[in-house]
Amino acid sequence: MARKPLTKPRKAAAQDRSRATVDALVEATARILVKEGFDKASTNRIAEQAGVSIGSLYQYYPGKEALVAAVIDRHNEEIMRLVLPAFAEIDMLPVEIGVRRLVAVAIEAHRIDPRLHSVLAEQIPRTGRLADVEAFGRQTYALFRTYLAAHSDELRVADLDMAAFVAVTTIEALAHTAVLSSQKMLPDQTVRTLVDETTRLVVGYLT
Amino acid sequence: MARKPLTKPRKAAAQDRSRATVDALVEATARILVKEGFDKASTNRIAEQAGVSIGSLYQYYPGKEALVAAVIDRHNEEIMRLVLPAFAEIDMLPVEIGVRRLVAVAIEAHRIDPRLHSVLAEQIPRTGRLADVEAFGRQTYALFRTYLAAHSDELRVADLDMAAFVAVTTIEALAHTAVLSSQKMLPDQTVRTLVDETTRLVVGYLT
DNA sequence: GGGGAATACGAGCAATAGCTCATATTATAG
DNA sequence: CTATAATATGAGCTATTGCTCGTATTCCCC
Repeated sequence: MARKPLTKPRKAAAQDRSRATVDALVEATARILVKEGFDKASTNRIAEQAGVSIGSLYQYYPGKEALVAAVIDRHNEEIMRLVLPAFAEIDMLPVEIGVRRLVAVAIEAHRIDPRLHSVLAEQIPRTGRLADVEAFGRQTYALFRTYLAAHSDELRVADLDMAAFVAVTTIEALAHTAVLSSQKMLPDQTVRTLVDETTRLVVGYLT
Repeated sequence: MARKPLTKPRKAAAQDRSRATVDALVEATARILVKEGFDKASTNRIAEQAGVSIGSLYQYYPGKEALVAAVIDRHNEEIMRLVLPAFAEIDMLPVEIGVRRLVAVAIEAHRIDPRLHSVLAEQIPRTGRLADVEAFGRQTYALFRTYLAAHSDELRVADLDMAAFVAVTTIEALAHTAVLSSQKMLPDQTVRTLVDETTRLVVGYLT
């Protein structure tokens, strides 16, 4: 039988010293994931890179999957620190403006750490954290659906759920592909065009 | 120094017997990838599952990455057997009809073997086959761009490259997400709606 | 049917993985 | 200052991984 990979931390850090250890571990995991990929990220390697003994690693995390899950959580929080304010901000604004803002935010979010984002996207299915990440996706989806419902007078769509699915998936995919397919920083000009086009695509569909 | 993962087969099979061996290996790799994921797919396991000795495996493939690459190739060929005829077919048809057909094909392609498609999409970056798969993507992109160019009188877009990027990315993402996010078979009704909506989205943007 | 080429086999080795546990160090409360 | 809890250490065990190589089998052609 396949043992299920545990993804919860073993115990919480209580003192400052241990909190630093935990931070170092998560940080090291992220660094290795980006620079060497999931395969090379062994617990021994992570501990070494973090400057922490392997024993300490296992005091806080039951294994590699849990570390990766921690990295995912951290990254998701960073993204949400961009996304949530954006939704609050556009609340009362018309769809044309609101969508434009969300498109811009989606691109920003992908630019936080494109390499990490990419690796995490690959690794999510195997962390057992699929449920969490789906919940994360659903949250964005729900927020957007709420926004649409509040502006339904501007819309020309029959099914709000379908519309939200189409719009969210499209925005996310365009941002993701554009940012990741260009290794180097996207020039501002291209980003502006991309925002324009994506906005036109989605707004044209919605209204 | 990290050894680069070789992805080319070691030697071609000459007799029927060996061709069967190679087939069994690729098939077993696909099965294990789907059922257990990349991590559990060790060369020993693949050989065992294929009913082939580990020695034979290494006679044809230098390692696991090469097997995965072979699976990717096989899968891509299957997809192209759907996509190429579709492009030929829509050649002279108006954008509204052509896009609809392509959207339908994209969904069909994802329904060939959703689980496999999903796993492969995850594993591509680490197979060293990124270039090949990007070429594959570029081919679709190029075909679509050509189609657009031939129908530019119907279009309202400034930049054909940008338009092709936006359209192809969107269609692929919607098909991918819709098929994969629903574990079970999509009901025909939903597929029809999805095709309608995606077509409206993209055609509205293009024309 | 004899002989060389192609194919198949699998024991087994070196490297590395994940992980434990007995021990040492540091912090904190009384 | 001392006792106890919290934290940190790393040698080292077991299982697995990737892979080789000497040997056995099968095929094919003359």
